[in-house]
Amino acid sequence: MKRPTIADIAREAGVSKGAVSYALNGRPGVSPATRERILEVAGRLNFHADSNARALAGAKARVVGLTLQRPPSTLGVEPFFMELISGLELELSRQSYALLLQMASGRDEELAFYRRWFAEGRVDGVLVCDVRTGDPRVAALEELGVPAIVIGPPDASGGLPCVWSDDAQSMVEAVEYLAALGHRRIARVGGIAEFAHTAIRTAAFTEVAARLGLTETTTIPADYSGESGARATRRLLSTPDRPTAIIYDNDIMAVAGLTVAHELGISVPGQLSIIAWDDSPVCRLLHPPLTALTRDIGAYGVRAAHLLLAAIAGEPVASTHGAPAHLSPRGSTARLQPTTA
Amino acid sequence: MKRPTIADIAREAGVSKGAVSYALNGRPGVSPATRERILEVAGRLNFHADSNARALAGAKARVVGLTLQRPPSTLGVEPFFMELISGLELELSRQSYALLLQMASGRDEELAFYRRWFAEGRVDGVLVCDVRTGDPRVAALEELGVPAIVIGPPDASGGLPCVWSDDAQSMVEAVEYLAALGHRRIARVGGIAEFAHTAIRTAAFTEVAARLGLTETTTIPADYSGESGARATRRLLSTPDRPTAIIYDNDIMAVAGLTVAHELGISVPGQLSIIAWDDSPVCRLLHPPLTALTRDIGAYGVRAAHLLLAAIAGEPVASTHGAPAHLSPRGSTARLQPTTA
DNA sequence: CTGAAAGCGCTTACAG
DNA sequence: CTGAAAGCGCTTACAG
Repeated sequence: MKRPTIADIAREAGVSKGAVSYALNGRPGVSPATRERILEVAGRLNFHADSNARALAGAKARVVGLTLQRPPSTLGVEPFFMELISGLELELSRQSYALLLQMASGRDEELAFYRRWFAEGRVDGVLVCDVRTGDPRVAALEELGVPAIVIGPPDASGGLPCVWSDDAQSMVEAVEYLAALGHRRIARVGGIAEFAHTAIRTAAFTEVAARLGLTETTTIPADYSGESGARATRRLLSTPDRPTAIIYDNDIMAVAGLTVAHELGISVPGQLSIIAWDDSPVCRLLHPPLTALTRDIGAYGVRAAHLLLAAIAGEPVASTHGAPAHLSPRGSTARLQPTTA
Repeated sequence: MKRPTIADIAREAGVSKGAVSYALNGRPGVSPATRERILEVAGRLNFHADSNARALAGAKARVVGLTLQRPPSTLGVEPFFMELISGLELELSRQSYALLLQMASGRDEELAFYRRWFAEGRVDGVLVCDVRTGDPRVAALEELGVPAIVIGPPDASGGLPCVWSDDAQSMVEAVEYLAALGHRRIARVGGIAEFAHTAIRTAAFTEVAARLGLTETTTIPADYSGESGARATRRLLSTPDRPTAIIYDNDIMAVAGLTVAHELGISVPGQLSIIAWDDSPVCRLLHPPLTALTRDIGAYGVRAAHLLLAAIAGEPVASTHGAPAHLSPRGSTARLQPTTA
């Protein structure tokens, strides 16, 4: 009842171990008849090649690694990572790859895991999330010369291929939409300022606002948590010339913002319009449902996995852009009421 | 610049490869002085033992596996799994174990992954979530005789050790609390009926209601999605003798329920009290904030990982109970107003 | 306490 | 097209 090995199959099929290996891996070197016999025996014995032996003998480990910052608060809330992982695995499974997932408490620890994984021969490649400009992980992975894909904007990806979409374009769409509804005082509650995509959104926000002649725009930095979103919203809504529209860099801060508005007796969307960046089921469940910037995060995952597997296979790999987040207008945004302006 | 091997260390330290292995693994067989010299060299060369070679030679792979149902909708929303994984890894990392995560589309596929992982020597043990009564995965893992821990109630764990808490006790606490507030018509929107813990909650709900003389209790089965929660809530609130309190089996359905109540002009908590089972940041952000049954999910993870590693080490392992979910009263529950009763 | 050797289960040149 | 053999980097009895 021990696990069958290629030696068992070779004996059973009356061939050498080498022939079994060639047959199982779809390589030339065995006649069609022999190959079929070998595959039949392997199937009958329910054979699965030992992954460790395979990797040790020079084949791939068939594992890729992903590290995430351990949730101070928001990781569990935002659907981003679960959707991303779901997409990643869709593609990885297709090629019999597995995903090693590791929570880390900081970038240094993430980097240490990456180094160790490669040193131990555990992974064939890795994915990098939440990149910052000048991210040390990018530089280190480039230097190691290992297969790695960045899930983030090209600006911070150095020489590594990346998968991302044009956040600037989505930001422009959101601001122009609000402006078309008559809003002139538009504020933004941003994500963690060090993340490269946050900087891109901030720049785009400032730029489009200037182009549209909106002078009273503010971005308040926050950290994706509900508390930070609530605090920023209170600050914004307590100013004399308070904004009539706020764009939030994630859904949880937008939910918090909606509640703060209720708390202050400011009606949404009557006196305040709200947009959440990254849609989630919760956005649709609230009253009013939140207008959101929606994107197919799972598709990023599929694409990132695809690129990584190509890189591991030694194929040339180029960064790709996914479809940008698009506006899903719902009840939380409306034409500015002249009386309250 | 190749990765250093124990042969390199042996040469550098002037000892045999065997001695290096013993020294690195903290085994007897080398003198303290030799051991120290070996460790010094290993550290200097930044040595990390090849994981595949180690596993192939009979040591542990130092990997455990976890499969989750691919998110039809709710996986990304509920913080449960991210918190669980976070807890798991806290303990796994302490012992230099890694986590293999795999999304599956059903129990059959989950089971196939488990089988393959063991056949390929990829994992030393696995964790099982979302168990049903008579779950085939439990029976299969028992038959395989591999280290496995169930994260779920003992009723469905068969001979496998499990980590869970007393859901019945928490249900009793919630219902008694509502009864103490004067509620007599209490309803419940349940989770997926096939899950073992759902059955336990349903039984406890029925039992405590009977004990308290509450005759008009209903449980409507749902699937954790916001849509199903909204639908169930509409049904409940459209009956002539509508409930004055509803307990939801997850937070997302509770959010949906709150919105439906608003939509129907039923005030919360004035005319309807709401309790969510499993707390989340969103619960605290709503208006009113949701009363919830709170538990330390990360602690489950730590405990489950601890048990699994013990089982892998060949130690005897017994199921353990974590602290039950406790009531966190917030704004969504209140004394029943006599006028609206 | 230490060294030399076998073996884990594969893959891959290398001869036939 | 096929077989016999070396080797991947460890661990672990087994002699000294």
